[in-house]
Amino acid sequence: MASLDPSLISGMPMFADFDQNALVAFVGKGHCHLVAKNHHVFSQDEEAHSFFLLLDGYVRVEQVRPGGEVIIVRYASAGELIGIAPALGRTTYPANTIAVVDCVVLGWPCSIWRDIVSRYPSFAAGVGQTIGARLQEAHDRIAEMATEQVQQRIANALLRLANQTGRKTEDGILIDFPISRQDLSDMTGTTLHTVSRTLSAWEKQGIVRSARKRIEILSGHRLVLIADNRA
Amino acid sequence: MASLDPSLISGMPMFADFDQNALVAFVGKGHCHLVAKNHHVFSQDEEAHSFFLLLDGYVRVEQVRPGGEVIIVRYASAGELIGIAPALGRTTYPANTIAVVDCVVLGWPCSIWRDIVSRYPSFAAGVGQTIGARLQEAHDRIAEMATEQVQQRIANALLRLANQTGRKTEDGILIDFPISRQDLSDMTGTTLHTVSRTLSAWEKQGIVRSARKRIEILSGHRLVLIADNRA
DNA sequence: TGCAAACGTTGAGCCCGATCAAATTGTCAA
DNA sequence: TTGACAATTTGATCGGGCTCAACGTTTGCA
Repeated sequence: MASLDPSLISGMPMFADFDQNALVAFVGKGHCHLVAKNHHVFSQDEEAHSFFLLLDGYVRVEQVRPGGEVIIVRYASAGELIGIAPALGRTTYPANTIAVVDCVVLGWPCSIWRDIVSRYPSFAAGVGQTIGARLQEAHDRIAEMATEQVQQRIANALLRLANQTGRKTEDGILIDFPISRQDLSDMTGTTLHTVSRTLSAWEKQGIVRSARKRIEILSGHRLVLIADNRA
Repeated sequence: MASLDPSLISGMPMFADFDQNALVAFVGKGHCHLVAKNHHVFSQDEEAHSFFLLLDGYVRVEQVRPGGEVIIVRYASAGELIGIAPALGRTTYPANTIAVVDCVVLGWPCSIWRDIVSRYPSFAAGVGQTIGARLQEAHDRIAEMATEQVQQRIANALLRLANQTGRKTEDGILIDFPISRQDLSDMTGTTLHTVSRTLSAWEKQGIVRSARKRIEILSGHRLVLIADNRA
């Protein structure tokens, strides 16, 4: 792996108070990896030796429950920190993280975490915000599961995906990586059958267009109405 | 309010690397408040001016959703930090926090947060662990709502309450503050009717003993079986 | 090229838990 | 002590979404 260009990360607010030397030094301490589609970046309960920055691609973060069920915690896209176990006071990773397309990640040993956090307030603040957002999102999902119909939950999940990882196309917003009905049902706590039926119905109404492992949102507006239980 | 005894907090791991002077100085910067039962410690969306340590009592942390529904995020008991908005990169509180019994809280202005966190690694680590635990708990609840029956969710909620805030009695574990069926249904995403029926059934089987706003667990063992769907 | 496995669609039936309704009991304030 | 209200219990009914089942389609691998 040739030397990495610090400009890869210099634009991120998290690195605002790294000067040029610090950036070079920090990037120099990292190891760059390619992770092929469907391979793990790291695994649940594994000793957390490194934390990572996703430079390119998309990963799925999932937890396997004691009973064997799988929930999809979230999808992460380029620019996000992943595997930040040390920020949560953990020595093992809490979840599986799997590349859904070929990915590029930059990893650092957890041993340098404490030094980085204490030396660079912008980094510490960025991590705090990241975790705060994840916590809020988790509570949003709890509230959804508690109070909303399956239709609304699926609509919300699609909207979240579109916001986090969507790519604009001619006709609407395309979710830019392969995602199956089973994945959607794991995100919304329902069955793939119901997801399939729901998407079929939406497709007839022109709200989405979907194919195998591919979903495009044609009318975000109507999807928002459904999510708010107004349609 | 007379001067506070630093020994109130010196035993907590979070303050492990505060020396005696630092403890005195830190406690000295705080303001002690009594919060009467059913009064807010702070309110959702309010400007976060302070963070708090709950010295005595129990508080309910709840979020009001845009649609007006209420979810109970958790109950916190003595020794826990609450209102730590700055750790999440927020300037407002994300939730209502309400005393369920008369409480004593110690509050510090958020302006000193950054200094404390950077100066005392044990504090920063403790905060990280706290947030990590909350995130994990949120994901546990998402998984429960996605995969478990109502009975199991209620059993899990009771077990969580017992772990976090239970007090041992002769016959079992008493949940040490007033909690209504409505509260339990807000925690589990069901209706108070179902909670009522379920508790009545359990009472007949000798698993719990309950009265108005009061629940005692007689057989934690059988409750665990129900939570795991083995009974 | 052909096969097997994964993915997606659709239908029928039914159960769990929500909704509507109403009586009862316990608690607090006057 | 008593009235008023909040909390709880219980019954009856209804419907959304899960389960079970079968079939069609695409992908990837040999």
